Amino acid sequence: MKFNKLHAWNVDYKKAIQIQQTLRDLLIIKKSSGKIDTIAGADVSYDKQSDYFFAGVIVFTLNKYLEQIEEATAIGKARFPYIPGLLSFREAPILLKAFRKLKNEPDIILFDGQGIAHPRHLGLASHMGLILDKPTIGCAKSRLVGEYSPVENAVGSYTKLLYKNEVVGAALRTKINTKPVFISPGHKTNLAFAIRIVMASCYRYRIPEPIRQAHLLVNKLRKESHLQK
DNA sequence: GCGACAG
DNA sequence: ATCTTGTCGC
Repeated sequence: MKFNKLHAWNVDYKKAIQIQQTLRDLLIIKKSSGKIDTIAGADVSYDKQSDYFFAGVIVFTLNKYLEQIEEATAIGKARFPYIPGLLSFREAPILLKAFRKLKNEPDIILFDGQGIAHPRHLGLASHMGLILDKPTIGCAKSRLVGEYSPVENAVGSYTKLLYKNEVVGAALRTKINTKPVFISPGHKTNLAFAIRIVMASCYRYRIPEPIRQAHLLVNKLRKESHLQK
């Protein structure tokens, strides 16, 4: 699929933050009217030795069950360090390399990270949503910013994630007796719809299936390509 | 200055 | 994120 080059990636810490502050005004946190027939999950795996990392995207139909219709991967080198709040400057380039190979454009995409639950409202999911111009959802395994109350131990229960007097996401229980996941709208969706989509793509695991499958895919890719070097 | 801090 | 086997619990 094609996408917009909104800015350069070879930037420093200060410029990266400037870019985030500019892009946040372009976000649309409303449910888009388009139909949601397909959903995608994306993830990145790292090689501890080298600076190589591996990205993957998998597209599924969104019905009673998920049916995989396409997958794409990419391998590259990390060119930006991991800095909390600047994750997209590290992972977006390699993720885009994988998205670029996709023939089927998913109607909504799940990312392993935050959406607007971010210091400048521009987590990985929001940043990717703007570039791809698609509805996106952030689904993180831990919190970056915001406060929340304990979540009832029942599937589907959630409490709001508040940051600077604003609801930026939710701590959502996708599985009993496991820690909640942190959901936040990325782009072209609101929190309520984001939660609905995540619950609809979650089965017997804590992590929604599209992301879980993408995670398995990139880990397999890393281990296989590691044997050849 | 101290503590927090997606992957 | 990554390094890693068994093991406790639903």
